Amino acid sequence: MAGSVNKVILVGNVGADPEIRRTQDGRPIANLRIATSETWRDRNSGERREKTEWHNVVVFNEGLCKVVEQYVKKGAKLYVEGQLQTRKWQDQQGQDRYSTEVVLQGFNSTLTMLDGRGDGGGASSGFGGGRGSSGGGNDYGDDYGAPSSSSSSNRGGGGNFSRDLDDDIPF
Amino acid sequence: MAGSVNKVILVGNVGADPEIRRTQDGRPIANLRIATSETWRDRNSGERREKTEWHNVVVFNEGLCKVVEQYVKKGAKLYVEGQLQTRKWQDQQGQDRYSTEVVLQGFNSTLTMLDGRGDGGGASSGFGGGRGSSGGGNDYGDDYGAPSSSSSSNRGGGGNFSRDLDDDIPF
Amino acid sequence: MAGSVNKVILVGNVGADPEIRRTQDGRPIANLRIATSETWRDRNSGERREKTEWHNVVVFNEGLCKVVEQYVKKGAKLYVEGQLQTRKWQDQQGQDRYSTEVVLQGFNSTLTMLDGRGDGGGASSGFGGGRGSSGGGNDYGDDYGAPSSSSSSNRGGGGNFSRDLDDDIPF
Amino acid sequence: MAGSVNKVILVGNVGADPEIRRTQDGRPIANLRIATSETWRDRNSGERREKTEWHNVVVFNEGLCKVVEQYVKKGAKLYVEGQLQTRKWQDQQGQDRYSTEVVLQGFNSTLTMLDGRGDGGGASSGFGGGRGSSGGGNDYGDDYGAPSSSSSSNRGGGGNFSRDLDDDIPF
DNA sequence: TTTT
DNA sequence: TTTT
Repeated sequence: MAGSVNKVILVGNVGADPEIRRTQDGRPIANLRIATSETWRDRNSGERREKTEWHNVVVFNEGLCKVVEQYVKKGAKLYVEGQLQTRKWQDQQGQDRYSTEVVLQGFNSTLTMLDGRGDGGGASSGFGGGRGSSGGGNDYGDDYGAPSSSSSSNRGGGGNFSRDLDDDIPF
Repeated sequence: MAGSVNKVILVGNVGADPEIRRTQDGRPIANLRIATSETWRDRNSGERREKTEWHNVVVFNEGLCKVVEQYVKKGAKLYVEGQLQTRKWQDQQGQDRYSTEVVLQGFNSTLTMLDGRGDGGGASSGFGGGRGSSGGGNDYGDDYGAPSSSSSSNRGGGGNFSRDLDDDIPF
Repeated sequence: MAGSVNKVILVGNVGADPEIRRTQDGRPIANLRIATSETWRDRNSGERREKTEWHNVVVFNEGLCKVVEQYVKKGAKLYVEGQLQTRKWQDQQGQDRYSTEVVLQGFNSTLTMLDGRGDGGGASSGFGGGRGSSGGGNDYGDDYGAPSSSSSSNRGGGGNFSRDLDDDIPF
Repeated sequence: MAGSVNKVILVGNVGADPEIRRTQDGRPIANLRIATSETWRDRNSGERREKTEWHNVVVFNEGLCKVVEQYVKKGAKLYVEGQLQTRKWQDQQGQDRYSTEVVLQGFNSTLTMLDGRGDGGGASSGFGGGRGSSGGGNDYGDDYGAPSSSSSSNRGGGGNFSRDLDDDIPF
C-alpha cells in the first residue's frame, strides 16, 4: 500500500547481554530484550504503581549487529527505531503461534546508545566532558564515530553494507 | 524506569469495521486491525515483492473510542500513535499465550483520520473504496474539532473528554 | 555527540507546487511548504479555533527529489520524516538571519504520499491514478512500488544513490 | 485541517541551565537549548566531520515546567517530544523576523530525562538525587512518579495537573 | 531480564 | 499558500 508507515521508537534498557546468531549464509542477527516502564500514582489508592513492558528487538542489519555485538551489554540504555513485525510459527503441538517483534532492518532503522557504557563500568563524567575527549574508561571508541547507526537495508540481498553517515566504525 | 519511551506510529488502512466492546463499568474499548505494507524489488530475482503487516490496535481512551465509533470504517486510512503492550493469556489447553498490541491509552496516544471518512456516505464497500466521494460536507461533529484527537486519558475515570489544547497564552 | 536524535514527523498538505532547484554540480534540491493545523474549541468562548503552521521542507536526496518532482503537487497530503536544521544567512542589511527547515537528507528521511493525487483534477495518471479507484479487488495497485521512499544519504558526497527497499521507481 | 501531524522528537543535551519566565498571570514558561549532533566521514577527503544542531525548546506546560525547573541542568540528556512552531516578531528596525521553536504544550508533549543527573559531577544534586527519594518539597511527587512526564495540557487553565495514566482497566 |  |  502506498502511503503507509510502520514505526516503533523505544528508549529503554537492555535486560540481558544480546544474543547474536548467524544465518546459514553467514549474516548476523542480534536479539535484544528491551524494557520500558512507566510509573504513576493510582488515582484511588494513591499508591505508586509501575509497569514494565518487555520488547523483543531483532536486528537484521549487519552494521547494526556489529554495533550490538561490540557495545551493547546488559543494562545499556538504548534508543531504537524499527518496525513492528509479527512472525508466525508452530509450537510443538503444531499449533499456530505468533510473535510480534521490533525489527531493525532496512531503511529508517536506528540504534543509538544513550549511555557511555554497556554494563556499567566506572567513570563517565559530565556532558561535554566525556565527549570527544573521552579520556578514561570510555568504552566505545576513542573518538566515537559513535555507536549510533542507521540501518541501510540489505534486505533481500546478500548485499554489502554501506554506512550512510559515517563509515569508519570498526564494524 | 525513568527515562523510557514506548511509542508506535502507524499510518495504514483499517481492515474491517472496528469492534467496540464495553467494560463492566461501561467504558468503551475499540479494536482495530490496521494494515501497513511495503513494496520492494527483490535484489536477486528482480521480482516485485510486497509484504503487508497487520497490527492489532486497542483504544482504551473514551474520547478516541467515540471517534472510532463514529468515523472509522473499513478501509479508512489512519494515523495512530500509541504504545506497544504484550498481554498474557491462556489458551484452551491452559498454555500461556502472548499477544502484542498497539495500545491507545493515556498520554501521547493519538488517532487521526487521513481521509475524510471511513467508507463514508454511500456504498463504498472494499478497502479504500469510498475515498474521494466524501458525500455531504460533514465536519465531524461539534464536540471535537475534528476526528483528530489526542487521548487525554480518562482511563479509570468515567470522565468526560476534554481538549488539551487551548489558545490564550500570550506568547 | 553519540546518542542523539533529531527527528521531525509531519503529516500535512502541500501549499504550492514544489520548487526544484539544482546545485552547481547538478544535484536537485526540492523545496516544499507543508501546512499542518489544529482545531479546537476555546474553553471560554466555546468558539471553534484553528491554527495552521507552515513548514519549510527541503529535500536534498536525489531519489526523493524525483518523487517530489513527479508526484507532489499543490494540495497533496504527505507524510514526511526528516531532521530539523537551522541555516544562517545574511539579509540585505548584512544582518544575521536564521531559517529553520525540515531537511530530508541522509538516513531516516522519508516522504510518503497519503492521497492518490497531486492537485486533484482528473488526469493524474502515474501514481495517484490507480489508488482510490482501485477498481477490481486490487488493493494497492500493481505497479508502483509506490512513491514512498526512504532517503539513503548521499550526504557530503557526490556519491551514488541506492534504494534500500525498492529500486524500480523511475527516479 | 483534519488529518495533520506536527511532531518533533529530540534526544540531546541541554546547553545551559534552563530559563524559567512567568506570564503575567503567573504561568511558567521554560526555555531550553538542546544540542543534537551527527558525525560522519567525508566521502572525498575521508576526514571526520561533526555537525551540531541547536534547538530552541519552549515548555508551556505547567507540569513539565516544574520538572525542568527542578531537574534539568546544563549538560542533561533529554528526550523531548513536541511540535514545531514558528513565531513572528519584529526586530528593532521594525522588520519581520521569524523564530522556529520546538514547543511542548498540550497533548503529545513529553520530556524525559535520560541520565540520572543534571550537571553531572559527583554529588548529583539535581535530578537523580531527588528521584526515588523525593522526600521533601518535590512537587510532582504526589501525582507523579518520575520526572518523565507527559504534558496534559492545562493550557489556558490555571488547572491542576493530573496524570493520564491509570491502571484499573481489566483488559 | 533492565532501569529508577 | 494547504486542508477540513
